[in-house]
Amino acid sequence: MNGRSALRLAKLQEALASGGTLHLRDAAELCDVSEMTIRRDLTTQATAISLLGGRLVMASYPGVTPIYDLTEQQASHYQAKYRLCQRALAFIEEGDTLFIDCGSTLIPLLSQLSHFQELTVVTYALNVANAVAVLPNVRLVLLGGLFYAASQSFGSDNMTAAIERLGINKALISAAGVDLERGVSCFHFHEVAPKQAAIATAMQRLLVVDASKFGVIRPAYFASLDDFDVVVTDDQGAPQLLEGHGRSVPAVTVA
Amino acid sequence: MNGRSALRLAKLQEALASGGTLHLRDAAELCDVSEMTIRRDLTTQATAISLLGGRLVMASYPGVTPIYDLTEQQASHYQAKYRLCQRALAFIEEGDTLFIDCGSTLIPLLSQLSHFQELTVVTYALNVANAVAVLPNVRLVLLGGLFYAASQSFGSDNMTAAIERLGINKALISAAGVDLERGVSCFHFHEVAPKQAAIATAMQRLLVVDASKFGVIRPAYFASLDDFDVVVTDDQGAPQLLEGHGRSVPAVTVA
DNA sequence: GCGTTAATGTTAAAATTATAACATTTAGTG
DNA sequence: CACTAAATGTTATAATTTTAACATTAACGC
Repeated sequence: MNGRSALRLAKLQEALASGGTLHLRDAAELCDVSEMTIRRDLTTQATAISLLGGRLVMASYPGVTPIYDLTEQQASHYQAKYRLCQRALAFIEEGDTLFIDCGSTLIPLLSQLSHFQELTVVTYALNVANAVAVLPNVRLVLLGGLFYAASQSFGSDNMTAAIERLGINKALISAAGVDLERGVSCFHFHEVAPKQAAIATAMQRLLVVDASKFGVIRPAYFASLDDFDVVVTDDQGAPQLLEGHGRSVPAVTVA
Repeated sequence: MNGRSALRLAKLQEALASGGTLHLRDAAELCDVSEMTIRRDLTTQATAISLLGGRLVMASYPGVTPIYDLTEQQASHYQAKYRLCQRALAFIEEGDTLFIDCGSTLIPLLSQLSHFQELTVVTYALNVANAVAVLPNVRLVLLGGLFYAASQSFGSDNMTAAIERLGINKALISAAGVDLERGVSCFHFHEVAPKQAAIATAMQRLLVVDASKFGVIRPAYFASLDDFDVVVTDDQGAPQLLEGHGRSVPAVTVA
């Protein structure tokens, strides 16, 4: 229909491509037209931009499309994850310097950290860093390097040295697989170095894994089960599984 | 009852974790409380969830950052910034390794980088990293350290060494103040080391500043004007201002 | 230039969302 | 069990966003 309309949308798309939202009135000002015209552009033309409560957002980004299917099954699933993190939270004390591993397991924990007066979080994961960056009372140390999109985390050759220089109190480690014989493993090899360094440095080592990870082996082995002081899990069978195998065994906390 | 509030937020966060938005009334129904309680949860507790036009979204997702959103306030200046970045873009070539400075000036540039086949971006800023992390064709190297919320960037004592190890091609530097006599300055002292290291290492040095920065002096001096090869600005008076002062002067590109 | 039509602007009304005040319920305590 | 305080609910009101209708402007063919 209209070339100018498409031109405006392209302009707006450029503005939104770097992330963020644009208020309708700002979009109108940016294109030097009325808000109504922008509205019409969005409804008339096929576009990746959508309007969400008066703000323009990129519809292609995850986190913007509405959720319709909210099953009760999902509802119970978060209870479990929340309880897992809640249980892990019990080990955290005022003034701690925590190593927080990558992945999604420990994310629910991070918002809880705002209740402390003073904490330091050390991580090599971008999603963890973003969650911690908004907490005013938590000092954030991000271990940088080359970004790996698959795990939203960074890897570098001096990761080990960087971690060893820090006075890490407690290491909260996640895993993709836990097996009594074959040990603890994850998907990506670049995660091995930071995990191992954190385990080596930390005074207390906590493995935080949900029940689905037990009996699973993943490509990158990084630790034996008895490298940990505590295993936090929601697997009811874990205590029996781990004891009486003629080796030293971490304490098991079941959420 | 702080615990239950946190439990609800964890529940909602889990629902949103896979991406998507949740309408306030659905969130209320899901948690079996009133909409008002959900609203209060979100305002009272520190959370990664934010409310956008009656819908809950994960604030940590790059496409949905309404609070510290760069476009929200500065939308009026966006056009100028966009043109500035468009001009800076002309200096970028296929295969470059770019140093991207912190601040909001260079953010509009980043989405444009998706048009290249292969690029590497080196940065010490969290907002830059987030914008680059979503680009599939751009390699991201984040220089970590202690997080400074004011500039959304990291600082560390071996920043200089880390930058010098990298083969940085072009350094795109932003500034808060540019003065012919007193040089180029920024607000935060921890930015000085990475900026200077990038300037020292890079083969080409570009200063990208809008007109409002000229004649301004900020607390942290980090470079002289003639440390730069190119100045990209929208200040029409800049070329006259910079020439004929008996010193070597960078090329000036006015957007 | 004139008339026609698409594009855009303006305005008012409707719908939705946000805020605030106050009522009610719930949990904890002596 | 009564008392208190926190948490939640309810309702009214304010602010904002959406929709619709009509007015105005710009574009284009004849």
